[in-house]
Amino acid sequence: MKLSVKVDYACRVLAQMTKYYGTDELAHIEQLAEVEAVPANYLVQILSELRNGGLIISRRGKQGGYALARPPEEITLYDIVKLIEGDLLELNGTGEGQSGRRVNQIWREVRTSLEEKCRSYSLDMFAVKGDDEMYYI
Amino acid sequence: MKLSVKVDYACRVLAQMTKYYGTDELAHIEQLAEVEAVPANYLVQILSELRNGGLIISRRGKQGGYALARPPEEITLYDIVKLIEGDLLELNGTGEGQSGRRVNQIWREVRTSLEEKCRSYSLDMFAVKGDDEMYYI
DNA sequence: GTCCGCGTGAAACTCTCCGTCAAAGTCGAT
DNA sequence: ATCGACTTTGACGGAGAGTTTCACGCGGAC
Repeated sequence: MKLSVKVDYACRVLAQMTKYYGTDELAHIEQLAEVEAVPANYLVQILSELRNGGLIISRRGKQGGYALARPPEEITLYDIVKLIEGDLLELNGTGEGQSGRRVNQIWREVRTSLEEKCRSYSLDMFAVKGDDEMYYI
Repeated sequence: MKLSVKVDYACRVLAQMTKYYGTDELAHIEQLAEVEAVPANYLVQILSELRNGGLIISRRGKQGGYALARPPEEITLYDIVKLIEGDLLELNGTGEGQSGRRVNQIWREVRTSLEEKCRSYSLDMFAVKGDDEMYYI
């Protein structure tokens, strides 16, 4: 059960965009792609989803770019994963089989626990102060 | 992020096998497949992995079959998922990008929390007494 | 008008998940 | 001891999702 590269990219880019929050500057795709080592062409799709999901806003034309739609404290890891990956620990079983229902119930409990944990991380925790090349081993 | 059908099958079948623990009887594939609504030919592969992972033991030949290798209390949900799916919330990012390391760190914390939760569920909790057609809506 | 950067859709590639088939092994009966 | 039936064991394809790339249309600023 590995989490997708996509959600990893999204987290990194959003963490980067957090630094722009509060300023008038907008973040550009090329910039974000280079700093966070994300394929630019793929990043376009990701930002599109984040925009449709209401996590960020965009502006077209020359001097266009992206910015967070809300303060970093109000964007949680849960919001990101839910938007990109869909439900966490989604179970496909329709409760078939003699133990199907019980197994589903257990997984629901685990999922609830996981969701709560993810909700406890907000974007402002992603950008630790001075993380730029702090420990470059 | 949906969990695979495979791990769902594995949980259901192991829950079923729990009922055999303590008796001399061995569980047969055909039996398990029918009761838990799992494709028999696929179940073969799953039981093989469970066996190689040391969760169950098998006996070949006529009068062969499967049985739990340990008491149900000593087999946790974590053991099952770890064996079938590999690491939980495995992150592929090598910590690239400016925020890569911090994001990985956060995911590791979430993973630790999830692992702990999974370890708290053991097989004996899967087989609630009289779950056979208890509430058949 | 012209340039720059976002917006959208589709196509190719890779890889894992799901399911199926034939082969090997073991015990009971003859 | 040999045969045969039953069960596990290992190896083999197809489908689908995730990742990446490409090409072109659109909107706003100078």
